[in-house]
Amino acid sequence: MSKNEKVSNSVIRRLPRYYRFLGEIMSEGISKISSRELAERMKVTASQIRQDLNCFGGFGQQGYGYNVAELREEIGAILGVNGDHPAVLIGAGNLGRALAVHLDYAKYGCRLCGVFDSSEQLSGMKLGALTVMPMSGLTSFCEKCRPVIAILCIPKEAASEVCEKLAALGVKAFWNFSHYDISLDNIPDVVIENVHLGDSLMALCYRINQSEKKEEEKQ
Amino acid sequence: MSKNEKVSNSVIRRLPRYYRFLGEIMSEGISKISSRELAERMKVTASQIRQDLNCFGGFGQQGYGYNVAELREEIGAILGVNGDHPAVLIGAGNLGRALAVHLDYAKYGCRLCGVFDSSEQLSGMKLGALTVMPMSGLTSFCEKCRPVIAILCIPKEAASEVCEKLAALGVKAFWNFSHYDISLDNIPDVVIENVHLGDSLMALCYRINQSEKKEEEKQ
DNA sequence: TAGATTGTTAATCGATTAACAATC
DNA sequence: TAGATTGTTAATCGATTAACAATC
Repeated sequence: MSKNEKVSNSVIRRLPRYYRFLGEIMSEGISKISSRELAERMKVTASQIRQDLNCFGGFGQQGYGYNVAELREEIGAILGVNGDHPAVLIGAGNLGRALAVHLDYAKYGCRLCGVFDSSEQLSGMKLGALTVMPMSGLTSFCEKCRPVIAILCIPKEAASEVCEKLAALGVKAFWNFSHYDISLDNIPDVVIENVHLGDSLMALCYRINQSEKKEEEKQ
Repeated sequence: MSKNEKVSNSVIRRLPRYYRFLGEIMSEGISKISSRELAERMKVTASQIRQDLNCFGGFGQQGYGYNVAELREEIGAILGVNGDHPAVLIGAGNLGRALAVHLDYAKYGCRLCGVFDSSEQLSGMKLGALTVMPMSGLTSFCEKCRPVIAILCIPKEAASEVCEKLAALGVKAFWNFSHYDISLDNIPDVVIENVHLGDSLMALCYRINQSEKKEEEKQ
């Protein structure tokens, strides 16, 4: 199914979007789509779609197009949405609590199985089916549940230390919401996804300013 | 200060990261840095840093490097962190409430001045200094406060409609957390930043799977 | 079969990196 | 002045788009 060459990051970043759009299209009752039609919806080029898909195999049929459900399934398999990666969330502040209850982890091939916070006050708080635990229990929890993913919703001051500890406990992936770029070059094969909401908002503001400038120039 | 050519998206996306790192470096009491030193910390090339900065002007001094505080200030000005864009948040679910209280909007040149939710039950709920308002009050609120930014934390089914309405009420920018790619091609000069947490998690899972595959091959 | 659309190769475009002259 | 490091041009690399032969 998959070819040998390394798939570029740009392609990987687009896969979830394909997956989402195909879900939408499927739910509209459409069973077949051409790269041209899909491209139009997604506002990309048909060439790009065909190139991207062919990193993983030929999922289409010449003269026909792509079977929507089948293609979605294939992309889902590539992304691993049918997986069951145990995840632990560290930091039950506002954002942490929201991420604990707001996201349907199963949909993305994950399972949230523990929430921790350094504040004693939050210990015992219910978050859906889970209960916030004190950091003192983290080691034994990791030994028992073997989380692959850690979701970090902690202040940037704590990020580096918590991260090192979790990596030592066998965590292989970090979904990092702390305002800090974690990087563990000393530990191999750890994958890190830094989500910087502040960066995202600043980039939006930059574009607002540019757009406003353009408006002014017009007048 | 700024040159004429359009700055590429790649560069813009990197600016907030420079801004963050320079903040860190400044708080360490370091007043001067060379592109080489900064590059080392940020794990990018010195060339890239110099290229990026020179999209906006020459902020360094040959033979010396960059003044940390000054460069940070300059990048902040480019990003518009000293601005005061009024923002409205729609959808006071878990994620919406977290974004309302968790983020320091002033730090990014914004000011959150209203929170709305379609559920009557949430109306009146206190979120820091703000109170959740019912959607019926949105129009008059927008006419009074003229929000430039809308933060969307609503289900994907509602996204398109709410978005159209807000655009008609003069909103110029959307920070979109709904699981839906909004696009308003009929309305010009609207800027959109889609934040797809699910996409981010899926991309992370893809990389976990690849890393696991590699591990297995080793054995 | 004829028409459509893929999979894939080739051409183009843009972004990154390297090199170096300018200059502090 | 000599050394360091920028700003900027040139070279390289990678990603996107276009084109088309393969084929359903």
